[in-house]
Amino acid sequence: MGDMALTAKGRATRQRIIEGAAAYLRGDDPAGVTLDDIRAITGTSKGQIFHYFPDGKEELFLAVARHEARRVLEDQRPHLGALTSWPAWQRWRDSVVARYRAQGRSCPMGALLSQVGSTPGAAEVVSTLVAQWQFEIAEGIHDMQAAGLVRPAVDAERVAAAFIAGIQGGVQVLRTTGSIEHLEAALDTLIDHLRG
Amino acid sequence: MGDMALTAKGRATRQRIIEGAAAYLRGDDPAGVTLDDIRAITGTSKGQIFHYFPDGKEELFLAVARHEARRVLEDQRPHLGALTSWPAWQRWRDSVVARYRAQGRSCPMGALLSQVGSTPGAAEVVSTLVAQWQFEIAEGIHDMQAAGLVRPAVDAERVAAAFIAGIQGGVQVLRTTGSIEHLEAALDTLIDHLRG
DNA sequence: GATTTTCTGGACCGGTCGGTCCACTGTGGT
DNA sequence: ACCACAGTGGACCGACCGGTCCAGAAAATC
Repeated sequence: MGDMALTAKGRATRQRIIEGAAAYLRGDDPAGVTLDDIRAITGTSKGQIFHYFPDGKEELFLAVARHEARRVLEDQRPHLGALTSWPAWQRWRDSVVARYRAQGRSCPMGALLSQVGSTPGAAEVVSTLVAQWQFEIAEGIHDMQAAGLVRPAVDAERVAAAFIAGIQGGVQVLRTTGSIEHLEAALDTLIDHLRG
Repeated sequence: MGDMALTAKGRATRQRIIEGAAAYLRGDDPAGVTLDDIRAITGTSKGQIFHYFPDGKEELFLAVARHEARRVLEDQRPHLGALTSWPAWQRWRDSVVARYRAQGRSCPMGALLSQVGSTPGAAEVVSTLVAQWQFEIAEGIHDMQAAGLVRPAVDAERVAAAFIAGIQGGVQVLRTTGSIEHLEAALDTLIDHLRG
């Protein structure tokens, strides 16, 4: 895949497919998304799809998943990078809640995962995203501990992992029941825990 | 569905289909489970499946989901019903971890949900399960507060919601990456939080 | 400007899978 | 004994969908 010869036009088309697919996945019930949908949305043809993603659906969806994973992180980078005070944590919390409230029931990552299933590629994408996200949260906790705002006894990595789990689960409940209160409860409770 | 006339034999067959499907869903990649798989596993025929579940796949899967939801709760009822001491909480935590560790990457509920998708029926099943589960945890927290073991300032419902989110998310991470540490971290951190 | 390579379009194929249909076999009531 | 209706088996269908193939347009390379 990486050794494919692409002209500027080719790169543009490839990108158009990925972003179009991502946007579509974001807004629609992902369970039944077909290559033909994506073809229609992105104004391309079957030939192009298989030209740029020779391994077909799985390769395309993995590319989209990677794209979305990067989006998730970059979306919160400004907040994630500066978790050095309680108001900063609150702002981060609000941005997460706002993001998923706006996104409604559709979760791009969850979408992709249910499609790609349990292929090794999917596991790798998720692992990378989770690890990165967790790392940044743990960094924030360490910063707070360095500033004397959080007890040193707190295991930063463990609490960061709990954050990840809480967010994932909160989003999942949001997706299937439409209620965002679990996401809020998870974030608030864990921040409370940091406050001690 | 409820007004169908069923003889003893009929009820037995219907149950065999549900339980066989549930067992199969529990052990296999649920993404690609077909009616024909279920037919083969349960030793039945297409005719029977549509005889007992006239609305086809969706009705059958919803029945299985309800069956699994009940199983999840009953599985933990002994622990959930008696969260009145710290050792009891620990035992509950261990049972949850053990259950999902044994189950490995396969999550019956998650399985069903990804199949049934976002139909109203699915939302109802999940809502019911979540509400019930959360209620029992909240009861436990209330008991602890009554016994003076947990600060009265703790919002039992909110923390219970956080538990639900943490468990769901932990299981999801387990499913996609194979690591159980997020589930453990979520449970441990929240119990820690209760301890204050 | 010739040629080689990439890009694009879309007809087509083959397998899969949910769902239908109908003939046949119990089974329980009278 | 009969009959109505539940239960069972499996052939069959039609839609859908991922994937193939090839022919022609457009660029790049020389």
